[in-house]
Amino acid sequence: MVMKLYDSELNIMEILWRDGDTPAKRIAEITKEKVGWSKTTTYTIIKRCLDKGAIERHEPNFVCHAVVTREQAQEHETTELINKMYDGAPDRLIASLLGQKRLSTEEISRLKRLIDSLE
Amino acid sequence: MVMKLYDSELNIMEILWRDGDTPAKRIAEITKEKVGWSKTTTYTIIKRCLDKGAIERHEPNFVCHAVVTREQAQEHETTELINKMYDGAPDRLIASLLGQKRLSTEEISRLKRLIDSLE
DNA sequence: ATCAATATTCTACTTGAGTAGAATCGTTTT
DNA sequence: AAAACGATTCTACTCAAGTAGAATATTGAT
Repeated sequence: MVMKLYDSELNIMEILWRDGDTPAKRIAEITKEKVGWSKTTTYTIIKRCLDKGAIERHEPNFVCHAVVTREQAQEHETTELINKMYDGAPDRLIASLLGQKRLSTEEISRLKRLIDSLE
Repeated sequence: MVMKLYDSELNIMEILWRDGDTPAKRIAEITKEKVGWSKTTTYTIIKRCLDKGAIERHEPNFVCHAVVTREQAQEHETTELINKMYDGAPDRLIASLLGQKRLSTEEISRLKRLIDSLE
């Protein structure tokens, strides 16, 4: 169950991932406050998430439930980035991250232990 | 000099990154073969890259030169992903990669060498 | 049961990335 | 120097993501 989630759809998913199952009405309140959406915009995007199977909606009160997990969405987007910018090689992304972001010695040894445990 | 490069623009940049400075005509030949672009499409995208400062063009022969490096573009896209999907925390992306991607033994030893060289 | 208020859907506009045809400019050949 | 040809630009169409107004359905109050 892998699919591309667009930026607008991620606004909805973020709410469900953070707060858990949430009624459509409540989602509309949150998006109005956080991203200034009209409530019809929210319902339109909810509909698209339903159509593509990213969320389910249950009675009563149109409670929305995330079918796609945050981890799945993260993995999908990350794979896209790796294919687009790192020639499909995850280790090149990691190398780039290690090169550009300074990590503390503790973080480095944690990583080393993590990598040792992989083989 | 940081900017978003769209997929179409990356087609051009990839050629310059891989082959070095290249005349516009030659770029059009390559994109026609690799992605089926009409030559006017290629020139349009080159123009947009020029306008945004991602490439420079020099006489004679409209030789194009990448101003934005592959590393800069990678870093930009990666930062976007981290902000969008990992709450701005690079270490969460690394943890996710190590947890979910199966890396080959070759990739793992490359990483191990890299991390050793960091301290 | 009816009306008013609110929740939801239907439909369509807007904007920008992607694409390329037609026009123009520059060069080479005769 | 004009024709023919290839290189480059101008302009504009297409399609999909983003957005929301109008219409409809549902609920609650009298």
